[in-house]
Amino acid sequence: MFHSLETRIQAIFRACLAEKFGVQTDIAIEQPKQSSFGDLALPVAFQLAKNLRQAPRKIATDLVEAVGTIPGVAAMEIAGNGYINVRFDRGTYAASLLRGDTGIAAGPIEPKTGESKTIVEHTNINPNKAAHIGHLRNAVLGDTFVRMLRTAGRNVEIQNYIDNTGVQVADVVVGFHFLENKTPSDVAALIAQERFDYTCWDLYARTSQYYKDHPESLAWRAQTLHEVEAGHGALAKMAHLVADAIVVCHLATMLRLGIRYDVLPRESEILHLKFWANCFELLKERKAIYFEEEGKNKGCWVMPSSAFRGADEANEDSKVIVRSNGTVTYVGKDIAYQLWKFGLLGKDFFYKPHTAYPDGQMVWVSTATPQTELAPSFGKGETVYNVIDTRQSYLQDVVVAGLRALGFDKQAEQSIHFSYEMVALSPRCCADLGIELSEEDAKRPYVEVSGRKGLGVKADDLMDKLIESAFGEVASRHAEDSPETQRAVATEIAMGALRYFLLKFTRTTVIAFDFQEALSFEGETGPYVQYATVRARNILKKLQDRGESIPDFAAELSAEAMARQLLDEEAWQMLLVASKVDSALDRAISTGEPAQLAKYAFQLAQTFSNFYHVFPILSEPDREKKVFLLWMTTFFAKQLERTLGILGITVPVYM
RNA sequence: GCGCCCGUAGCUCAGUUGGAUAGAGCGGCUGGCUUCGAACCAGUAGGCCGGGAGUUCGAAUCUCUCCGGGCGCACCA
Repeated sequence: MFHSLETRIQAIFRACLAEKFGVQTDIAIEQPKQSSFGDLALPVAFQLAKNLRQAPRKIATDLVEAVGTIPGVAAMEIAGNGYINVRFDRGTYAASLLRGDTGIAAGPIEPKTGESKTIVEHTNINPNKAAHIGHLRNAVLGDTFVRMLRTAGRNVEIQNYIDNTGVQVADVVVGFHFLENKTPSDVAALIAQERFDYTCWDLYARTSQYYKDHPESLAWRAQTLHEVEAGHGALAKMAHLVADAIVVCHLATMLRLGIRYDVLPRESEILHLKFWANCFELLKERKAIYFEEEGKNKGCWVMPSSAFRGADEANEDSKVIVRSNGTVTYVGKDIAYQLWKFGLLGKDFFYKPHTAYPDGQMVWVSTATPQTELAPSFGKGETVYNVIDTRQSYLQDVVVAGLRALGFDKQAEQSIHFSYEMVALSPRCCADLGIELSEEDAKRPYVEVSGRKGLGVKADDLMDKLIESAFGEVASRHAEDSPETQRAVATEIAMGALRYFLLKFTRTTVIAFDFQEALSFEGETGPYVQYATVRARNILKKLQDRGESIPDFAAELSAEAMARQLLDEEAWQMLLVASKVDSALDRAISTGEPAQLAKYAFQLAQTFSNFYHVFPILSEPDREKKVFLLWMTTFFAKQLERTLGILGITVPVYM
C-alpha cells in the first residue's frame, strides 16, 4: 500500500514538473529523518535549484502550489531549506488497508501465461560429500530470492546443477576403490546405511591428504575421470552410485529448510547429449575462440583475454576452453549450459521424475534418453540468475564474455551473477569444533571452510544442534505439551533462526560463522520475529477463548473512525511501518539484497512488540478503540506472516 | 604485479538511485512480569563513518590517493 501511494505521488510530481516547469527528472523520495516531519519527503527542489536558478525553498513552494491536491494526501509542507514533506490522509489510508489493498500478494502469484521466464540457479553442490554451512548460505539466498520474485508475480524456474562427473566425485571414488578396496556393491551397502554423505565427507578429506602425501597417486584420479567420462566400468558405476546417493542427501538437507527445486540438470547429460559439440561449433564459427599455435597454451582452443577483461587491461592471459588433449574445461561446459538456459543451444535434455515432495510437487532430473512421461518445459529463460560465490567472479565473467562473443548481447546482459561472499569460521568456532589451527591461521579474523581438509560445519549437524537448543527452550515453557509437538515447534524455531541468520548479512559481507551467534534466539533473530507473530495470534485466540468473536472490521470501522483513532501519533507510525511490506520487497528485489527484507521483518516485529506493550487490547473499555486495536493486531499478524513467508520462515503454533 | 570485496559504537552488522540531528542487535549500566506469556519492553552510556585530498548547496555514500584485512588471477571446478 505504501509503495503504491509513493509511486503515485512520484508520478504526479514528475508530470507536473514536465508540464509546468518544463523539466524532465526523476523524483527522489525518502523517509523523513524524524517522523514528526511527515510520512514522505521530497528533496526535489534541491536538485532543481541550479537549473532553475532559484532558491530551493521558492521552488518547493511553487511546486506544491502547482501540484494542487493529491487524493490520499492530507497536506504538503515546506520545511528546512526546501524539503517538501507529505502527510497522508490517515483515515482513507487505513480504510484502503482494511479493504485488503496492501499492495502485496498473500503468497506466490500464479504467473500469467506467456509471462517470460526467470531462471534462478542455486545450491550446485558437488555431489561428493555432505553439505556445509557455506552451501546453506547459497541455497538460502537463492531460495529467498526466488520467493521474492514469485511474490512479485515473476515466473521463476529453480535449477540445481549437478556436477556428477567432476574431479570431486572422482576423488571420493578413488578413495573407495584404491584406498579402501571397495566394490560398487560395497558402496551400495554403505549408501543403504545412515549418513552416507558424512562417510564421504571423511573419505574425501582422507583422499585429498593422500594425494598430498603421495603425489604419484594423482594418476588414480586421471584414470577415474577418464573412465567416468567414457561411462563404463566399475569406477564409472561407482561414481554414479556416489553422486546419485549424495544428491538425495542434499535434497533432504535442503528440504529441512523448505528449499526446493524444479529441475536438476546434470553434467553427465551435458556430456552424453554432446551439448559441448554444438557450443564448440558455434564458438569456432563466430570466431569467439581460436586455436593457439604457440606459447604456453600451444595446442589449446582459447578465448582471448580482451573478450572478458577491459581492453586496456588485456594481456596474454587468455582462457583455455579446450585443452591440448582435446577435453573441454569447466568454463567451456558452463558456456554450453548457459546457452541452454537461454534456449540458444538448439538442443534440450530429456527429463524424468526424480523425487516427489510431500505435497506432490515433482523435481525433475535430466536424462540422456527419451522418456514416455511428459515433462514440463525447462530452460528457455529470458533472465538468468546464477547464485555463485564471489570467488568465481572471474569464471562467470568468461561465461558472459562467451555469450557476447557469440553475438548474444541481450542474453549476456540478462546473465546475472548473483554473487555473495563466503562463510568462514571464526577462530572461536574452530576451537569449539576441536580443530587445531596453525599459528598463522589463529591470527586471522576468520578461516576459510575447506572440503578437502574436512574443515567446516556440516549443515545437518548445525540444524540438529539448533533444534536441540530450541527444544530445551520449548520444553521449559510448555512442559505440559506432547514431545512431538514440542519437537515440531523447536524445529520451526531452529530453521527460522538459521534462515534469518544467513539472510541478515548483505551479500558482500563475509560471514565469520560463530555458534554462539547462530544459536541465539534473542534480539535480531528469526525467533524474535516468529515470537511477535505468535503473540499477535495469541491475542486473537484469547479473545475467542473469552467468548468474544472477532469483530466484522469492515462493518464497524468507518474511515472516520479510523481517522479518529489514528490521531494517536504512535498508532499511526506503527500502522505506517506495518503497511510497508510492498515497499521493502520492491527495494530488496531492485537491489538484489534479501537482507533488506530480513531487516524490514525485524523492524516490523519490533514495531509490533512495542504496540503490544503500549496498547492493552483485550481490556480496552472503549468499543471503537478496541475494535480498531484488534484490527491493527490482525493487520500486523498478516503482514508479519507474509514477510516471514517470503523469507521462507514458518510461524509455530506457540512459542 | 593486476582485478574484485571489505574497513561505521567495546563486538557483529545496517545505512533505500548523494539529503534534515549516522542507526540496529549483542555486550555494559538502570528499571519493568498477579495484565494480551519477559524468546519481551523502556531508559542510559558508547562515533574525527580507516587517513588525506577533491567534486557538490549538501558526502558514510561519488572520484583520486595512501594505510590495513580478505578473495581471485590453472590445460581444477
